[in-house]
Amino acid sequence: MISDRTVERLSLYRWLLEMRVDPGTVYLFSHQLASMASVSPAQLRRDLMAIGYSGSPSKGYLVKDLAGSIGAVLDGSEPSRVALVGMGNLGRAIVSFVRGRKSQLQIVATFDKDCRKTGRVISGCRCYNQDKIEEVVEKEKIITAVITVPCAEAQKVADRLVNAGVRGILNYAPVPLRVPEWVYLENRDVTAALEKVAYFARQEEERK
Amino acid sequence: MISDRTVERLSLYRWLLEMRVDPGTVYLFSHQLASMASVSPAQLRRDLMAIGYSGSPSKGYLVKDLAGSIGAVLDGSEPSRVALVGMGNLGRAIVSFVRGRKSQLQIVATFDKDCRKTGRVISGCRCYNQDKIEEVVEKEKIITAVITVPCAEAQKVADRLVNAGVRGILNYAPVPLRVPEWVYLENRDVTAALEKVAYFARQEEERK
DNA sequence: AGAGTACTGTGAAAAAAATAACAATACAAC
DNA sequence: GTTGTATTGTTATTTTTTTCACAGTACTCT
Ligand SMILES: NC(=O)c1ccc[n+]([C@@H]2O[C@H](COP(=O)([O-])OP(=O)(O)OC[C@H]3O[C@@H](n4cnc5c(N)ncnc54)[C@H](O)[C@@H]3O)[C@@H](O)[C@H]2O)c1
Ligand SMILES: NC(=O)c1ccc[n+]([C@@H]2O[C@H](COP(=O)([O-])OP(=O)(O)OC[C@H]3O[C@@H](n4cnc5c(N)ncnc54)[C@H](O)[C@@H]3O)[C@@H](O)[C@H]2O)c1
Repeated sequence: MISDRTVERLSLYRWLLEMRVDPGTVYLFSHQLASMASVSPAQLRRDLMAIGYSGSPSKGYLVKDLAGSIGAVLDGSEPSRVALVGMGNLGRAIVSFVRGRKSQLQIVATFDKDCRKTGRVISGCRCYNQDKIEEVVEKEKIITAVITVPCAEAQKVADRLVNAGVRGILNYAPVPLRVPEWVYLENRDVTAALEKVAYFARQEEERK
Repeated sequence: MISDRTVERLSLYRWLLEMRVDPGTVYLFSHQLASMASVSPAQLRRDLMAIGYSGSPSKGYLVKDLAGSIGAVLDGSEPSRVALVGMGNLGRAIVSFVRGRKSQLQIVATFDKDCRKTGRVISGCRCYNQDKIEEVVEKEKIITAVITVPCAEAQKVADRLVNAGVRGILNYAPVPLRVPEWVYLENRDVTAALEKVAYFARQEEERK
């Protein structure tokens, strides 16, 4: 089993390989890619070890090949099908962002409870009424979801998603959700992140 | 020096204490707060040790007092003044969210390069033209910033912010920024987060 | 072809983080 | 008062993550 941290870095490596490496560059050394990703060369090599990828001691890593190998691990056999619940400001921003990005991820369904949003296609994606969550998630075999509803609704939505078969949730509501241990949960609380950054900024300022 | 992880959890504890604890509750045991935060009681106690807070062995922690003590560490003496650059979909969502939230954080200035946005007050916050970054950041003594501009602009914006005196950056552009080691940087790449969640969701699905 | 070079892959070591364990303590019940 | 109980603060242990270090290797240069 590959660790949390490693998976996140692998995703970054792939993006760098696909988007930030000059197309003419065929090979890359660990220290070059590591430097782009702001990690140590040893860290990079160990991460690649986790996916069983080997480069050449004299040439380094074959750019396209490595990107492909990371993809094989991260994406599995077919593209991941994702649902997003809560088409407010944040939800719409995420949907349009993910769609515009070269990626194996597909947001195949979105949900809202506001009738002005449902039934329409927003940011290129069908928006269903939230009472269709179970039906659509099951039919579309969705196992990954993003939650961008207000705080008060988040737990209810999470419960329904889990019940419908979702196994991974990316939660943007600033409330720590409760899910069964067999559901992978990632919380992205802006407040906590900002407070953390503000705290360390102050530390740096004082240390001057 | 308090660790990264601990600071983030402290922020969560405070929020729970202020928003999720019944106002009538005066004392709380470590296992109760730990359970709300989905961490182990030992973890919670260790985190509180980091800020030198002590409870009573028989009564637990004094809710208001603990929240205040965490605040004293996280917020310092006065509220943190924050700038946000890039008033697009995401930027506006974050500004309105942070303003609506009880918090010591103040977004005191926003910037954009689009003239339709600058000069106006958006989501309750003055939006300046981006060429005013240095001037405003210095004058307002801002040391914390959020970046929500497109990928291609992020590094340029970061450089200017750092130059103007910023010491902590929360970056939402999906590109790993380069900053001096004395600037605290937190990257919040949606793609990496989603790919990670999708990966572990698949693992759980297969493990069934 | 042989020496030299600069890299990789990985075991070993170190550092960091989380968990467990437990003595010390404050209260409750009797 | 004494006994019992449940919790804290903190030390010790375990686990996880990162870094170090170096043998092994494929290439270059002479
Ligand atoms: N804007 C940010 O960057 C940001 C940051 C952190 C957290 N958040 C959180 O993300 C969430 C959304 O933020 P926003 O700014 O987009 O708010 P928003 O009010 O614009 O959007 C919320 C959307 O969810 C829909 N909704 C409400 N209940 C629902 C339900 N039960 N099922 C389906 N849809 C439902 C609403 O109709 C609305 O469209 C909030 O919890 C907010 O705290 C936002
Ligand atoms: N929407 C999301 O949740 C999400 C997720 C991940 C990443 N992002 C990233 O966040 C960024 C913003 O996303 P968005 O959806 O809000 O895009 P957007 O295009 O709506 O907003 C970008 C804003 O930045 C402004 N801008 C551009 N260059 C600037 C400069 N040099 N100085 C100041 N302002 C400038 C633009 O005028 C625009 O208002 C992008 O990098 C995107 O990839 C967004």
